[in-house]
Amino acid sequence: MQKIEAKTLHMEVTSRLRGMIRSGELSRGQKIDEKHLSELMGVSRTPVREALRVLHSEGVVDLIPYRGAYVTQPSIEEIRDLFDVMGVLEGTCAKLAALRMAEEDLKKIHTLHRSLERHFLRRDHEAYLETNHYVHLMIQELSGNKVLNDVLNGLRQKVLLYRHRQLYYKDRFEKSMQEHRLILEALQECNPSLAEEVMKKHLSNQCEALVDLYSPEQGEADHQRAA
Amino acid sequence: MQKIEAKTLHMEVTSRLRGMIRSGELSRGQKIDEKHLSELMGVSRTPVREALRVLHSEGVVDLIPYRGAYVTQPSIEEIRDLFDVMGVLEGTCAKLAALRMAEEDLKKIHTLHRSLERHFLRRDHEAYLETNHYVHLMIQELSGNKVLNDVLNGLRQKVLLYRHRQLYYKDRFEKSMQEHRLILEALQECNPSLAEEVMKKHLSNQCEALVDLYSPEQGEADHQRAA
DNA sequence: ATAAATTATAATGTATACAAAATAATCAGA
DNA sequence: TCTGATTATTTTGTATACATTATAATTTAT
Repeated sequence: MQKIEAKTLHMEVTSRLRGMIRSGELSRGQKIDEKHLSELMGVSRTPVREALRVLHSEGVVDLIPYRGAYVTQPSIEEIRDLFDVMGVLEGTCAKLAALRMAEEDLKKIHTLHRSLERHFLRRDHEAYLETNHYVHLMIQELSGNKVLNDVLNGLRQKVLLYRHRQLYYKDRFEKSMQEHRLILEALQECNPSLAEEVMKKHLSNQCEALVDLYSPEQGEADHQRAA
Repeated sequence: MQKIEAKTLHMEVTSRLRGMIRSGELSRGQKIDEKHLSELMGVSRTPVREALRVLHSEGVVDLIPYRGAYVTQPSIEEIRDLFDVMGVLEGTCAKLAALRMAEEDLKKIHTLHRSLERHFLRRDHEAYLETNHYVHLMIQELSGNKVLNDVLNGLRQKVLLYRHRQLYYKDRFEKSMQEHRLILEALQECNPSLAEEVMKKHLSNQCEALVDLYSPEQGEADHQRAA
């Protein structure tokens, strides 16, 4: 899945750092020590620093001059903002996809959707989330807009930091599955405005679940002063 | 305007590089020589390289491992894609602004708009473009969504590379002014869907003008192979 | 003379060394 | 003991040195 082939060291480091943040090995708000990390990965500080710059511009890492790098810890408001934007953009993707989709594209979506239903039946959260990811990526690609793709992938980096336990929250798993059925329907019917609407709703529901989960565990680390 | 206070050298270099690209001192597709640039700016290669990484993740610079950095030269399709996304997002900004705007916000918009009309009357392209920029920034801010702001600012970096002669094209100057009048009206009426619509149209018209201007001067440099 | 291959040069990527700033630790005074 | 200031240490930022890759220049063979 995240097998971005690394041509240079700093790309490799970037990739591994993403993994560490996503897995929780580096938790939100935590300081990232350059020396420690470079020793851990067996490289010098140079590629580590370059990787941190990359993650910074993706919004995954905060950089404060002469004070270090910290894993971004968005506020609830920022998460809401993030999902609002993603809702608009993924909604646009769905709309465009419904407009442009060919027969064979629909087939592929169908295949992925069946896989999603299978994982849902088995209550396999991990597999469901991965396939869910693929579905969204495919709809993105079907939009045929490269910039849209890039922007969304960037924003998703941040969302993925909080992926963990969404589906365990209340009946989010069932709801998510149901929403995906609606998305598939809209695409099948080639109904752009409906596709946009249900996709947007899917994102906002996901956001609410995440926010509810996120709220309790706020006061962990609070080191970030004026940027 | 672009007075981003530079706390570290690489931020200063980033800022200056942006200026060089925007002014045309570094043209589209041109290779950026690290050594040359570092000597020009009187710094070592380190901050230059960091700046290039930052601009890369903004999409302003292409980086090819072991081959160097090049000023991005988007294809017509990419420009179209870019404006489509910006249209969606700036449209959303306008919609949200129309919803949330207070009396004093409207006053500020009015002030800017009057300034815009003044520059238009005098046919002062530079001043018009600058004020135009401020108007869009203000509407963005009024959306109240920080992520939306950040994403748009990032995308605009790329657009600004091509700002130059838009207004000289056909009757683009008149059209632009007229579109801004419509935007102002929609905001005054607190009509979110109309505001979204006219803003979107404003962006797509701008895109067409830019694309028409861009087309002739394609075959300048074509060095970029598979990334 | 042209084309392929080899060598030489220059550029990028990485590691190390040094400088500047922030954090930690020590010490003096109350 | 606690507070404040000063010093020491650690960490980040920058510069330089070295390694690796790509580009060029040269050589050699046809």
